[in-house]
Amino acid sequence: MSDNDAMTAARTKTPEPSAAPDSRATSPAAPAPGPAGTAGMGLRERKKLKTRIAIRDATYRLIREQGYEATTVEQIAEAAEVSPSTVFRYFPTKEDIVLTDEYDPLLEEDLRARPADEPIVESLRQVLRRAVRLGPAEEPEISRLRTKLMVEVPAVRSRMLESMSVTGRMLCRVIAERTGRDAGDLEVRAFSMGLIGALTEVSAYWAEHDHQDDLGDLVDRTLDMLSTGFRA
Amino acid sequence: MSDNDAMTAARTKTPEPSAAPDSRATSPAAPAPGPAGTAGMGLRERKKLKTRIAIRDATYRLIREQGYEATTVEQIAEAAEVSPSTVFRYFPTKEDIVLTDEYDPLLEEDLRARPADEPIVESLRQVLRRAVRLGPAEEPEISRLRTKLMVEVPAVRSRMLESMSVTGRMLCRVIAERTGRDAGDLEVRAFSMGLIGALTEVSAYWAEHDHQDDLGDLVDRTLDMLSTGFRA
DNA sequence: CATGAATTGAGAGTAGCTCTCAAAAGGTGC
DNA sequence: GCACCTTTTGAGAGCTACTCTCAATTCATG
Repeated sequence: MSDNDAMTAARTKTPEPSAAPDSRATSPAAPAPGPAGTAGMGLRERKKLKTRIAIRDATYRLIREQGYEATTVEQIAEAAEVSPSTVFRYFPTKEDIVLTDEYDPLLEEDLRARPADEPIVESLRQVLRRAVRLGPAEEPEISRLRTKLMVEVPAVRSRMLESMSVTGRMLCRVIAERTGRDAGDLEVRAFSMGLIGALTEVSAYWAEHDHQDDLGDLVDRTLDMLSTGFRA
Repeated sequence: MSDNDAMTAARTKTPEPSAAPDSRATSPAAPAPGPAGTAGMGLRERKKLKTRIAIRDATYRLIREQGYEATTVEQIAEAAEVSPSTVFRYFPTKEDIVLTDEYDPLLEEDLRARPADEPIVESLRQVLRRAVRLGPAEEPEISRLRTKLMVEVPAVRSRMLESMSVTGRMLCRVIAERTGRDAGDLEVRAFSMGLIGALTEVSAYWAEHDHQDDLGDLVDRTLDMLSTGFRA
């Protein structure tokens, strides 16, 4: 998912190979292949990647040390040893440095790999379970910092809706393909955003409770509720 | 709802009596009584109200004339005949001038008025249906401009998540009260945000299709889908 | 009408973000 | 290795949203 919801925990700062600078509003979900090494790409690309990672790492570090608002882009630039303008070339906004990731394509792939007759909620459960297990093993603090920022920093929280829409559209495509409906159908769209909304709230819940619960369990409970009824 | 979703159509620029300046982050949902005349309040309050309305009207007019981004706060201030600082005293951000409204309390009231054993989705349907019918009769262009801005202007879109959360929390309270659960329960929260997410998408759909569909119908279709299954 | 509180305007300052332009570095053909 | 073209970068100017402070004005109240 482009960056919200429960999946947040599965995120890593892993490189994004084809992540071109200036991936503006037009392409929020870059066509980035899965996390891979820096194998077989020009010096240029490798440098870009390094810069991107440097900026992100510097940002996380500074935010952890002094908080989000206290951290200016200038500081980030200095810490990453680039100019401020370069920072903006890599990330459209300061919030995006924290939020941007490229796991939607992966998720989409995983979802499509599930049997087509499986209820989408069940597919999501399986896919998310795996993601939750695998992801944060490497860098739990980053996922936690992220979800925490989502809850605490208004600017970050705001930007999240963007991510939600992107992920929502992805879900629309998958659902449309399975059901034979159009991805632009009202029902498909509303359904997808309903799911995303619920799952995003799970992340918020998790962060608000200081990440003490098991994220996988929370997701399970939520999906159970949604599939069994969604009524009150 | 604090300002998103299908309800948008029911919004009016109607005065907000107790709308104190500087209603910052702490109180997104001002304890504003329903739309009422300027009856029985001091000169001061009336003046504040007039200022608030003047700012909002000026904003809508300017945005309609030259678009959102092209409209600066200075222009708004000038058009409303106040100083820029005053604008910020009334609205924390530029986006809030467009988005802020105070109908959550009304909605909450309406929801509580429904029979407690009615499924929440059904209650919502009734309440929203009424709101959609009554609201836009007075000023349809404003609702439409709003939903359009939500879809088209990233900054506005972003800010919307704030509204969604507020409305979501309201829904949590209502549901909690009905079911005897806690308003902070994971299930209650996820359920509420799921609903809000779906309904917000309805607004987006409506706006993207140039408001050609009947909003009431769209809401109906969505709630039908959610109550009958929420499965795909 | 005098005192105190609320509201406002003016203005300076910060930071996010955009844009332009010239310098530097990577890639490619000879 | 060299010249040529493209990409990336840094420097810096500039805009605007937003914050904060302080003094002036306006309203409410005894």
